Amino acid sequence: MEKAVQKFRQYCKDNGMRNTPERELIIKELYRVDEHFDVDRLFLRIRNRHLKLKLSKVSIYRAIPHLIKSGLIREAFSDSGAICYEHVLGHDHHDHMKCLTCGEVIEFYEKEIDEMQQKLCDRLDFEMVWHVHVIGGYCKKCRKINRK
Amino acid sequence: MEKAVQKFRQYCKDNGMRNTPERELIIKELYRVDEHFDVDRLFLRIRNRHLKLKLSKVSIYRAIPHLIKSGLIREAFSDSGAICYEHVLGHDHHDHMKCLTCGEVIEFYEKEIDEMQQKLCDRLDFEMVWHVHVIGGYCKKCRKINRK
DNA sequence: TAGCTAATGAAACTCAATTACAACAAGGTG
DNA sequence: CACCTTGTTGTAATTGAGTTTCATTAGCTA
Repeated sequence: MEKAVQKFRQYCKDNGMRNTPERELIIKELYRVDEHFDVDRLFLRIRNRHLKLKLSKVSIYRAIPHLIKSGLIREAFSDSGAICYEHVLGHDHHDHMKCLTCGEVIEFYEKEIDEMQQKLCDRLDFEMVWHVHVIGGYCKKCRKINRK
Repeated sequence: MEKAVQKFRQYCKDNGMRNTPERELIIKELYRVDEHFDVDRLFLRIRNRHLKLKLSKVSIYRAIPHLIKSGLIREAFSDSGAICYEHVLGHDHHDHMKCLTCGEVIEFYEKEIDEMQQKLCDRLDFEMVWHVHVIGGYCKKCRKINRK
């Protein structure tokens, strides 16, 4: 978590930005819990834990692009209209499966898929910056329940 | 195109739905041009080609879920907030690359990636219903321009 | 062709996200 | 340390995709 704050401070310096308590609060709360989040969920979490402080949702919206550019978070998937993000720092790259019944999100990493993807890009002379790979379907548990 | 209309008529019968001129107009205009579209773009296309007719945008929004369920279209990717769809009928499955500079959308199909994806699902006992695989980056042309 | 009920268009609404703007404060400079 | 520039903040208004409501219209089937 401290690492994340450090990294963002550096990012601020490098880009002529100011390091404000609001942004540090966002990053700290962000990196305190390691799970997917959207702006609204993060906002409520901060609200509930820091009742004395006031932090507007707009500041979170404004911070997000910087958090992405500084390599702290990335878009993971979107969930009923809202964009969900996840940590990057201290996390190996992975993609997502999403159960259409229970909503569970399963992270997966297939080295070979990633390698093929890269080869494909090389072949087409396409410089990959990011990729989204989401598989929707029914998870183990829900399939079992359905079979009964 | 006629095939698409036929298929939708069957879908209506099977589901106790009515076949209306509005829905047929949507499908015909939809299948007249083979490119990605969002609701707004499709609406304008219909507006411009059929000046005498009036068709509300709401009807398109209402038709979309049925068009997906009947196997005529599917979600392809989202573009600055709006969801883009594409034909399914008469199209082999493929995924997308998107150039961050010029916005071009490149379709790709890698049999081996798809197979691995399926194997992965089998291994995890996950029943895949759909998947989204979008690669963002810089296309051949834009890379060349940038290098100059 | 009568009548049940699904589908339509207009308008109001929802909700994530963005923008405008006035007040504030970070952090470099003298 | 006080000053000043200018990036940042919160409030409130706004945008824009998508949904819902409701009165009216029109498919379909008996």
